[in-house]
Amino acid sequence: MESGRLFFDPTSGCHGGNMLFLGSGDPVFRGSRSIMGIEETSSKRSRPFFSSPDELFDEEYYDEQLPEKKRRLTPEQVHLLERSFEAENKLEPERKTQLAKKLGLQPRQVAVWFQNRRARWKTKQLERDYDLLKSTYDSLLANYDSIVKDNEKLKSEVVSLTEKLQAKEQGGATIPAQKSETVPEDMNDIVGSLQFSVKVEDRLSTGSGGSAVVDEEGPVQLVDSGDSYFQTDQYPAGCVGPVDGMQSEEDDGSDDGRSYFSDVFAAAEQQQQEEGEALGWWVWS
DNA sequence: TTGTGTTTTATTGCCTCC
DNA sequence: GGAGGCAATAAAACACAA
Repeated sequence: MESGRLFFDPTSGCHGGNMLFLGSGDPVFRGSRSIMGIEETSSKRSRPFFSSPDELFDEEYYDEQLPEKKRRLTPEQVHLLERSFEAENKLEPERKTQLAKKLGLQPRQVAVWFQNRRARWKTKQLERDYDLLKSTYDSLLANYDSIVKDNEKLKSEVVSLTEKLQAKEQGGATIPAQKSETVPEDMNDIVGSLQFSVKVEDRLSTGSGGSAVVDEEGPVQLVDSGDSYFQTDQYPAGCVGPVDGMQSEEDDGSDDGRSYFSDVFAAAEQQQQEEGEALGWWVWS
């Protein structure tokens, strides 16, 4: 059986990969696909896996009696492969052949390198996505806590003022009618607070029409100023913003740079909003 | 030096696509 | 059905602390 991938460490008795060996030492592959395509291995049986062109004639590596050992690619080989990967992380057959020739490697080795490189890139990408999700979550949680606190504060203010109002109305006989229509001393604070609350709701709700806090026709006119309560600079850079184009030292542009979770972030944002509405955590009426 | 953890290279089996 | 991709995994090579 054609192998070219056989390596055996006499010191440990270990064979590379998951090969099964017959008594003769010939590897038998369990899969239907041979490890290295015939066209990729022909006449390469005794060659080590990793050879720079210079090493091709190094007896140390080509002694037929020596067992083949797994060897690392040279920095130059890795550099060229990295550059190629940056250009395009998928490998067409023609490019594979060209690279292999250029590097003095088996085409299969080039393919394997790309395969592993894509796996490494994906792992890094997942790590980045996790960090991004976590920072998004932390930021939203902080905002949520802040809003809950404000909500509680406003509720207690309303209770307090309602009590004051009731007390005044009960003793209203002594108060001139003209006077009763004036705004209570601390009403401006209430207005300010209510405006704040409405802004929050306008920003978060999905079209309740600025409902909620106070009847539009009530004594206090609450107008959405158009300001967003959630300033974008409240989020970490790139946190809620577009994920596209996010790159790092590992993200070499070989892919489109998109996060695997770009739509997940959008969905999470939407879900959070819906959950907020369902729970009514920003509506205190 | 040696034990241990990490990285890199390679294999296998399964899946999808044409 | 073959080719190629990917996940899981093995094992060599490497890094590094004790």
